[in-house]
Amino acid sequence: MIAKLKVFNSLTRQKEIFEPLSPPHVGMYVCGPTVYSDVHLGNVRTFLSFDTINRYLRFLGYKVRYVRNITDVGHLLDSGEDRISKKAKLDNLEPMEIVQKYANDFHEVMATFNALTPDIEPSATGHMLEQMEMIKAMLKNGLAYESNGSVYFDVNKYNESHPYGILSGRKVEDLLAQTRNLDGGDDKKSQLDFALWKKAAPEHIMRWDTEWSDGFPGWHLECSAMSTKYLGEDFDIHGGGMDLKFPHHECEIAQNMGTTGHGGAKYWLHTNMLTVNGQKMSKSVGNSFLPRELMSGEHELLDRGYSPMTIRFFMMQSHYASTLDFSNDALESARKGFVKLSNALRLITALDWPENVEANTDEKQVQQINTFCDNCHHAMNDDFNTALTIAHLFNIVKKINSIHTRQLNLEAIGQETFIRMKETFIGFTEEVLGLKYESEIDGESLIQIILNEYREAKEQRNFEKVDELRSRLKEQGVIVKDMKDRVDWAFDE
RNA sequence: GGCGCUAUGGCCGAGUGGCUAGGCAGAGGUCUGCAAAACCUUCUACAGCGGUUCGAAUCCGCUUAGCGCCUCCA
Repeated sequence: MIAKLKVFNSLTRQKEIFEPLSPPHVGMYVCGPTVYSDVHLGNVRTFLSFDTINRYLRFLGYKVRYVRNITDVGHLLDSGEDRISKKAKLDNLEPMEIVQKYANDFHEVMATFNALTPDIEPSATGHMLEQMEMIKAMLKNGLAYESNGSVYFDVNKYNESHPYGILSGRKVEDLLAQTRNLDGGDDKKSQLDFALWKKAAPEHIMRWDTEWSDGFPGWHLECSAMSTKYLGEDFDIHGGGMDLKFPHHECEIAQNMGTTGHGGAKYWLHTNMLTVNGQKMSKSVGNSFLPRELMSGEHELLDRGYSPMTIRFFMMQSHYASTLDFSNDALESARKGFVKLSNALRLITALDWPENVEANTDEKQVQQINTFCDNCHHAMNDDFNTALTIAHLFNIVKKINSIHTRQLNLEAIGQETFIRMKETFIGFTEEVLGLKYESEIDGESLIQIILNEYREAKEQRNFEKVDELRSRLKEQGVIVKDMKDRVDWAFDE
C-alpha cells in the first residue's frame, strides 16, 4: 500500500496530506520570472523544482492546470523605476522587445533543462483589465485608497478583519515598530501599505490611462488577478521562491482576500535558495551563474562545463526546501553519478523480457526489488523528496547492472518483477525527475574511426570487409567516397 | 533590532527516537590477455554543553557558527 502524497504547507508550517479541492483536477500557480534580463541558475532551480512537482502530480494521475506567469511590467527598482522600462531605455529598445527577448531566452533555457511548459503562461500587460477590476473591488470594499493618482492597499484597515502576515509569520505591530525611514514625501498612509496602482512619472514609458491616473499596476497585483482568473478564487497550490514569501505572497493573499473574501491557494510551497559558498545566488551580490556559462564552463569559479541533465540531476539530489550549495566538487560528483544512472537507463531501456525464459524466482531478490520500487513512491510522496528517490533509484541501478553482467539472472526475478522494475525505473527517472539520456558522443569522430578501418582493409585488399563497412555506413546515411589520395565521406542525399 | 532556517562522515547531500540513505572520493576482493566497467565487502558521522527517555545524531533548553527574510530578488 502506497501512502498518500504529503506536502509541506508554508501557510500552516506543517506537512499535510495533499487533498485537491476538486480531484482529479489540480490548479497550481507559480510566480514566474521578471523578463528584464537573463535568468540565472538560482531562478532555474525554483522552476525545475516546480517542474518536478508538476510532473509528479501528473504521474499520479491528476489533471493539472499549471499556470506560471511572465512579469512584464510593474516590478520596480528601489529608484522607483520599472525594471523593464529601465532596460529598454538602456538598450534603446521598445519595452516589449525586452520582454520578448528575455522571455524567449527563458523558454529556451527551460527547454534545455527538459522542463514541461506551463499550461497557461499569462503576462501582466495582457491582464490590465483584470487588475483594474480588482483595484475597483478593493476600493469598494474599503481596503484601498487613492492618493495623488496612485492607489494603495490599506494594510492597517485590512488587518482589523484579517491577519496580515499569516504566511510569513509577521505581525503588523512588529513590522511597524521596525519600519525604516524610506523615501520621504510618500503618498501612503502607512509604510506597510503597498501600491496597487502607481501614477507614472513623465519619463515613464509603460503606462495605461485609468480613472486614477496615467500609470501602471503594482507588482503584487498581477499574480492575484491571474491566479484568480485561471484557477478561481480558491485553488490548490501556489508556489514560488522563499524570497517571495514576504512581501510578495503576503500581499497576494491580502489582495485576494480583499477582493473575493478568499485567500487563494490552499497549499503554499516555497523553494529554497541556491547558494554559492554559502551565500544566496543573486544578481545583486554578483555571484550568479548564467545557464550558458555553466554549460560551457566559461566562469571563473568553474573547472569545466556541465551538461543540462547533470545540472538537473545535481539539483534533484537535494530537497527543494533546503538550500543547495553550488561548487565544482559537488557538480563533478553529480556528473559522475549521473553518468552511472544514465548508463543504467540506457541498459534497461534496451532490455526486454526474453521469450522462452522460465522464471525460477529467488524470493529475496524479488522482495528487494519490489521494496526499492515502493520506496521510490514513498519518497516522492513525502513532500517530493527527490534526493531520497534518487537514492532508491541507485539501488535499482545495482540490480540492472547485475542483470547486465549476468551476476543476477533474469529467471531469479521473474517477468512480473522485471517489468515493474523497468517501468518504475524509467518512469521515475524520465517522467518524474525529468532526466533523460544524453549522448555526448561526437558522431563525426566515430565516422573517422570507422573510415580508418576502411582504409586499412582496402590496403590489405580485404574487399569483403571493405564492402561490409561501406554498406553498413550507407545504412546510417553515410556515403564513403574513395578519393585519389584519401578517403572522404558525405551524408547520403 | 524583529521573524525564521540550518549545522550530518574527506566532499555533496537525505533521513529517522532503537533497524545500511544515496552519489563522489578512499581501502580490500571477484571478474579480467591488458585496461575499464560492473558487482561484493569496508573505513571515516550526526557543532558544543545540559535535559527528557529504557534508549537521541533524531525531542526540549542553552551556547557557538552560518544563512535567509524584514528593501528588488526564484
